[in-house]
Amino acid sequence: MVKYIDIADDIREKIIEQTYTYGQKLPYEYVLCVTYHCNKETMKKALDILVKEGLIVRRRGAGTFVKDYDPSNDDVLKKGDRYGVGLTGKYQGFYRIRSEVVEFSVIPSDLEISKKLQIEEGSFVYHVIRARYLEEIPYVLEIIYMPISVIANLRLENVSNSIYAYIEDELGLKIQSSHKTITGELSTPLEQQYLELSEKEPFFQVEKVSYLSSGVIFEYSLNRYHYNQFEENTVTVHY
Amino acid sequence: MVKYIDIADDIREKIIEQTYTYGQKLPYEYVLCVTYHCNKETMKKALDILVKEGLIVRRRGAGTFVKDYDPSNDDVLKKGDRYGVGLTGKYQGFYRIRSEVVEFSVIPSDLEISKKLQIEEGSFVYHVIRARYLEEIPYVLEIIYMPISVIANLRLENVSNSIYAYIEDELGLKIQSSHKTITGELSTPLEQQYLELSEKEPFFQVEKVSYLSSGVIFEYSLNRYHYNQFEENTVTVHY
DNA sequence: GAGTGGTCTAGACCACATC
DNA sequence: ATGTGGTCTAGACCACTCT
Repeated sequence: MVKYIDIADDIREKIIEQTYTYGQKLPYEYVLCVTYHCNKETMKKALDILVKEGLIVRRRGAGTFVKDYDPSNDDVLKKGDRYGVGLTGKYQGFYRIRSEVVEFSVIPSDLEISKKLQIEEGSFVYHVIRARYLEEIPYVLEIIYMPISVIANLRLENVSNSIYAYIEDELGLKIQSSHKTITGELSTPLEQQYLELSEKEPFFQVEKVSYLSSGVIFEYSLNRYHYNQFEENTVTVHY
Repeated sequence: MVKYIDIADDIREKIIEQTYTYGQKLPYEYVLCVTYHCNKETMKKALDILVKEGLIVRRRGAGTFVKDYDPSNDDVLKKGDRYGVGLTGKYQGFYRIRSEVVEFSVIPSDLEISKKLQIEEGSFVYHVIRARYLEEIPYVLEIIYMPISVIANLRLENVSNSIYAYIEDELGLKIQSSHKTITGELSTPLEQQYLELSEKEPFFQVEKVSYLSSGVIFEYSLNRYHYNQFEENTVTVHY
């Protein structure tokens, strides 16, 4: 549908399957434009996606080069984790995952939650607590709030499997962006129980607010990770 | 110099000083284009910067809106922290910071460091260990490696103050991107000493590889934070 | 239907790297 | 000097939202 995304997908594929290998110079812009029948600006948009994913580096005056690419560390590349909600980095795709739904209810939002979700205080929201295990080792405790007005008819079945799949595939909604804050926090009995932490041990918390393409906030969540199970990769491109 | 950055800076300023306030609709694209004497694509580039910074949300068919903006949490906005190397989020700008240089030497790179910096094994690199304190409370322990071939004549004075200022202002080099990995690690005596951690307490590590605009890697660093002093903010825009 | 953003193009011109 | 990427423009056309 969108040309520059298709082009990026194609070139990413070539890097993964090592048609383009580490350190190699990519054909320069003009050649790529001819190959993909597109304009220079469109090509730049495509390549900028790969720059943000950390797969290539572009050097004005020199060329475009494939970056050091470690296939065991390819979380950006897994379609299943496009929103950074699944397993990240080193643990992805290799282990058996089990989810345990600790809580699934509808509650009126309190001040904090209504502020984060930008809804009226007291509006009803789904309240989900879910523990995830990796080969039976506790991995993450997820606390999720979603307005019932935005995500309709969420069922236990969806919560047990993938909430994101339900939102995208069944409701046909598109997810636009997520705003995350990662902090360290001291564990309380809740995390000690589900993450098998000792007293005084900290956990990683990822606080997240997620937007649909319509601009509506559909989720406020707190993902709490055992500190030795957590990994997050980011690329920052300065301007 | 670059028009879309200037425009983004100007609009960001207006959001910070609350000329545009929370929830408000910005003038639409055409009006902004006329105001700033620019083309639609240029305007989009400018606004996309603010989208990535989490300051605005754009909704096709509806308009562009100022997001919930908490002035106490404006780390994206501080010029001094453009590269995510200074203090982040809640602690920035309010406290007195002191740096203690624990180590400043030149060593031959070992296999791991040479791989990260993409230089030949054995090439000489600066080796810096720096402890930073916030109102005398240990905050972060920084372990930095930089090739002497890229960063020439680094002095203790630069290390005590800002290495980035030296690179940008004195050497006139431009920083292009940084690739970061956040993990939790168990502390060793080094971190226990400088971060005042107990045995068995973990620390939060940000491993970073940084590129110049020339595409050359100039830095491999490990920033080790006390877990209750750690905060990292990211905005992910899906496509 | 009117309002508003998103994508794409052709082509001009600029900035930086390498030789 | 030549190769290569980056920015900017004018204008066409498409996609989504609101009412």
